[in-house]
Order: sequence, then C-alpha cells, then structure tokens
Amino acid sequence: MKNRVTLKDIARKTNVHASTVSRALDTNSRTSLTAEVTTRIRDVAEQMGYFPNRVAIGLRTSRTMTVGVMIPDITDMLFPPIVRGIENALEPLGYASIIVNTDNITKRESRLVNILQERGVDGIINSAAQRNDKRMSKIAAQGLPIVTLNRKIDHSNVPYIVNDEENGIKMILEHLFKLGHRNIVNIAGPQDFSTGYLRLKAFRAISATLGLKIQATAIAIAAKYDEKEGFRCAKILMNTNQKTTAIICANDRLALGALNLLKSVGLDCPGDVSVTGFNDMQHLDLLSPRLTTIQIQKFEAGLACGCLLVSLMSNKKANVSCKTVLPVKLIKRDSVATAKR
Amino acid sequence: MKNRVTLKDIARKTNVHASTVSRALDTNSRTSLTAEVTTRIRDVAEQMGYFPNRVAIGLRTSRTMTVGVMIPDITDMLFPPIVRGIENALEPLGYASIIVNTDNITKRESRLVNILQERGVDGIINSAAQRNDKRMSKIAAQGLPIVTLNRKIDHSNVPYIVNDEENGIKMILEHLFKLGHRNIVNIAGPQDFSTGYLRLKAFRAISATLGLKIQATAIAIAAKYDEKEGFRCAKILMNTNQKTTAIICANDRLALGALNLLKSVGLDCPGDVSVTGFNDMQHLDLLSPRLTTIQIQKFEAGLACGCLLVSLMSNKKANVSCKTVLPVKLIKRDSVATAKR
DNA sequence: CTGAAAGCGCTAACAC
DNA sequence: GTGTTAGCGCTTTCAG
Repeated sequence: MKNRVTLKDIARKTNVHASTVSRALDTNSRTSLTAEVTTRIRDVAEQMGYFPNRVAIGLRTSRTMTVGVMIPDITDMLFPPIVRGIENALEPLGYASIIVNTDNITKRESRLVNILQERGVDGIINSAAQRNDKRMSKIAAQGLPIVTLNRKIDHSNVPYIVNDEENGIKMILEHLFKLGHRNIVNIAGPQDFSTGYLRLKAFRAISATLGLKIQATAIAIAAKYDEKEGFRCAKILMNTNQKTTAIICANDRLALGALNLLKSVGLDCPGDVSVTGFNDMQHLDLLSPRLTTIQIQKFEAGLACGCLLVSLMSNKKANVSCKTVLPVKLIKRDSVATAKR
Repeated sequence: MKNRVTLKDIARKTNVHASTVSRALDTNSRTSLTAEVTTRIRDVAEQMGYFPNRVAIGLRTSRTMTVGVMIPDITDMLFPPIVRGIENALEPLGYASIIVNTDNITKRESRLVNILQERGVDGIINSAAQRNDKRMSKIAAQGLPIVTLNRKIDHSNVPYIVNDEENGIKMILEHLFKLGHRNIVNIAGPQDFSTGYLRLKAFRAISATLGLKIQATAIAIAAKYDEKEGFRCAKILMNTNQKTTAIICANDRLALGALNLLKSVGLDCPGDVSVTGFNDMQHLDLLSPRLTTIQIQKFEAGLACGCLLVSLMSNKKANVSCKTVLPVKLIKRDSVATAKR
C-alpha cells in the first residue's frame, strides 16, 4: 500500500492534533468536539480518501474486527449455506471472516487455529469440531470467545448451536416403520463427530423403542461423510443383510453413495430398497429418486451462531454456557416407499 | 486474548534484549547470532507458548500475510472448488484468506473492498469482477496486487485467469450441429460479466460460421446465473421458437432452470429438446438426464491464481500483465440427443 | 554478535 | 474542547 492517508496527514491539513482527528472520526465518541471542527475534519478526511488502518487499531485496542471460521471443507455442500449465514450476521457489523478448511485432520486444525490466533481474531466459530477436542476449551478458557456450530464437543462447556439429531433419526425411523419396514440397516457417520455419534446412538435407541432388533451387522460406520464411503458401507451391508428393505444414512452424501451401490447391483430405489439421508443439502430434489431426508437448519444456524458470537465478543462476562438445539424437519420425497417384503 | 506472551517476556526470561529474541526467532535472519543463544531463546519461547503477533508485525512491516478473496456467493456451487484451490496455494505459505460475498451488487462490493483494504490485505483475488469495474484497476495502480479469476475486466490490465469461453461454446455448438440441430436457442448469461458476454458473443460468431441464422428472438439474456432465470428465459424462448430442438445455456444453473421448464410444459429432454450447460458443477451427474456441459477448471484455476498472486506479492515489479486462458472440455452426457425434427 | 532506540498508525488517559 | 504523551508488539537501522 503506497502513501496511505493517516490521521497525522489529516491533522496536518486541518491544523489540529492527530488525536482530535481520531475523535472527530469516531462516530460514537464520548468526547465532545465542536460540531464545526468535526464536520470540517470529516470532510477533509473523506476528500483525502482516508480509511482507517484496522491493523493499527487492532494493535492498539486488541480488537481486530475479524473472526475465524473453521469448517471441514467448503466444497462439501453442507457448509456454504452455513458460512453464508455466519457472514450475514457478522458482515453488517463490520466483521470480516477468515475461513479455514480443516479437512477433519487434527494436525491441520492445529495449524489453522494458530493462523487464526496469530492474527488476533476476536472470536472463532468452529463447524469442524471433533468430540474429543481439547484445544477449543483451552482457548476459550484463555478468554477468546468460541462457539461450535453443527457439531458439539464432549465434556466441554464451549457454547454450541446444533441441530436435533435424535429427533431427526426418530422421524425417519418412525416414517419407515409406518411403511412396514422391519429390516432396516444403518450407515452411520464418523463417530468422532457428534453428528455421527448421536445419530447412531439415536438409531439404536429408537429402534429398540419400536421393537426392532438391530443386529451388529446391520450397522456400518463410515470413515468419512462422503459418497465413496456410502458406497462401500452399503455394499457391506447389502451383502450381509439380504433382506434389507431400507437403508438409513447418517447424511446425504452417504445416501448418494448408497443409491449408487444399489443401482450398481441392479436394485431399485425405492422399489426394492428405500434410502434416507440427513441434512437436506442443496439440489437434492433434482436427482431421481429425489432423496427423502431430514432438513436441518443451515443458513439460520449460521446466522444464529454469528449473533451468539457477537454477543460473546461484546460482553465476555456473558460467557454463559449457551447450548442451542435447533428443530429439524422430515422431508418426504421419492426414495422411500412401502416395504415390499 | 489474555496474557499473551511477547518478545519482551521472552527477553526478560533469557536476559537478552527483545530485538535479540526477534532475531533468534526469525528463521531466515541475516544477522548471525550465537547458535547457543539462538537455541536457548527458541526453547524458552516454545516452552512459554509464544506465537507471533501478526497484527504487530503487520503494522511494522505492512505485510499482514492475509489476502482477500471476493466471490459472488459461496452457496453457488461453482465457487467452493475455486476457493479451495486458492486456499491450497496460499495456506501452505502461511497466508490466511478473508472471503467476502459480493452478491454481484456493486455497492456491496465497495463496502467489502473497504473491509479488505482496512485490514491491509497483501493482495486480492476477485472472482466477482464486473466487466466495467473501475475500482480494481485503481487499487492495483496504488500498488496492491490483484488478480481476477474466472471473469475479466474490460479495458484493464489487471491480470486474470479465466477459462476458454469461446472454445467451450464452439464445442457445444459443433456437437449439437453434428447431431442435426438447426433450431438452437440460447439462454445467455448476464452481460456485465465477461463469462456471459463472451459466451454470447461466441454463440453468435460460431453460429454464423456454421451457417445457422440466429433470430433475435432466439436469444434470451438472463439477469442472473440462477435456476429461476433459466426457467424464465426458457419459457420465453420456447414460446417464441416453437421449433426449437436445443437450448444452449450460459451455465449449468440456467440449464437446470431450463430443464425444469421443459418438464413443466411436458417436453422431454433429450427426446424433444436437447439442453446444454457450462461449468460442470458438482453432482451434475446425479440428475436425470445427466447434463451435457463444458467442464471448466475450478480447483486448478484457484490454485494457479493463488500462485500468481503470491508471485505478484513477493515481487511487485513483476507486475507483468499476466493473462491466462485455461482450456476447457466438453462433457457429453444424456441431455443431448440427435435432433428429432 | 548484541543492545538501544525509533517508529509503524492509532487510541486513551491525562493535562490545560 | 483540544493538545500531549505513552505505548500496543514488533522489526530494523544504527551503535558499539
């Protein structure tokens, strides 16, 4: 940046002291200046093309007006709406977001947290939290406002905003049950994320409630939330559970993979086997069969999370351990039909 | 941030001056220190949990190791892979990215550029450039490295990395022509983006070359790159061009809208009308019919752009007006068939 | 080879 | 009401 205009420059031109310029430009200054001088300084500042140096302000005040946003991978379609929600809350207030992709790799996560801390972010929103994370609590204890979004950390009081995994699975299972499905298998998500863990836990619990007995072989745990793992798990499951009439998948991408496997072995969905997802990611209504899934709040969750972080940042004492569980919705589409056998 | 460890703290503990600590911690320091003292300081620094304050460094050196990334909207599936490519180039080098969504609104863009400038970014990658943009050139002239990605600016020498729009349209048009299509209509993209402008221009030029005469009514210009506009334009086009056998869409989302319109009026794709897209966004192979489209480079373009920006940032004289056009590929899928009539 | 001192641009006591 | 001063944490001349 060449020849950036500073307060001193404006001060020189207006024959006042730099601190006076600072006061004049401060919209909510408590020190009262002559209205005349204020407007004069502001005019000159604008005319000179002045804009504040947030780096200097940050050094002086320890507030950078920048937040860190951690996500696993922005190319996973679940996250863009979340990020947008966050931005919608933060940007109008003048915050900028540094977005980092962790790829769910702990080591990488460390690196990235450092990158954020070095830059003095005022707070962090973590959508990539692992259940056993220790660092977040530690950082939070140091006084940096942190919220986890979409996932939560075990045995920690880091505030979170998540969706209602249990109820989502409940709605799916009951929906399937009503349609006569009794041979239901489950592609569970990674167990180190609260989403994967809680959805599986709910699957077990609610199956029991419904009187379904779930064999150990009826559950396959995906190593990642992706199509490839969905395919792999579906393959195993269909091999060992020939009578399967429905596959509950821990998320939509796993379901996409399962759908693919079914097609590849000549099974029709929903004719032979019903499939369900979770999340309701974008464009899912375009494929055929259109996927029955649980609609979680994405944009809204991001928005809420942004607001929560703002309140934590502006009032650090308010570090009330705020836990929010957002309601979810069952979206019935074409990938589920009455059980055949 | 509470009680952050500073150089002074380390200096006190090691009985040297802060500047010595600074030197010891600088990996590529030109000043030679006693190896013994260097390691001792480094050990203490690590043990105390020191990490550099990039805000202070930024103020001192005017290098923040932070770049700005402007995109229209991260929820548009075209952009996540681009962003990820950028990050892949930048993050290993220690850069953080501030990502902002412009929504293609000029006013918003101004705001966001300010946000970036105030934070002293070392460079900007703009994937949301408008053809008539003036500000970017101005900022570039002030010495801030800028590259536009995916789109370029008219009459400007801001370096860019774009895909080969002309050849993409050429391949589509020739493909369609070979299959007997003669009544081809075009849903063009917004003309204030180079993508929309160049694709339409190519459509006109190549049609002429092929001896197709394109009526004025055979072209509809979408106000935005989205499904709704695709639907709207397709409706107009199909009304005024009853004999249409193929719709060329300026991008995939417009094509999705067109596909929807066809379905809604009881026309089959590709049976009655063929449809093509552009970009080859993710998951397009899942819908039916699977969309024939042009695969553009997304991740790779982001990567290349990140590298280009890095070289501009480290060597400002190398402000060679670098213009890159990446090759594209025709992806034949199911939305195109032989012309019926 | 290391210390001293200045200063990046800004804000916030403290004077007057 | 406005000027003075100090200093946020760091790097970088300049001394020695």
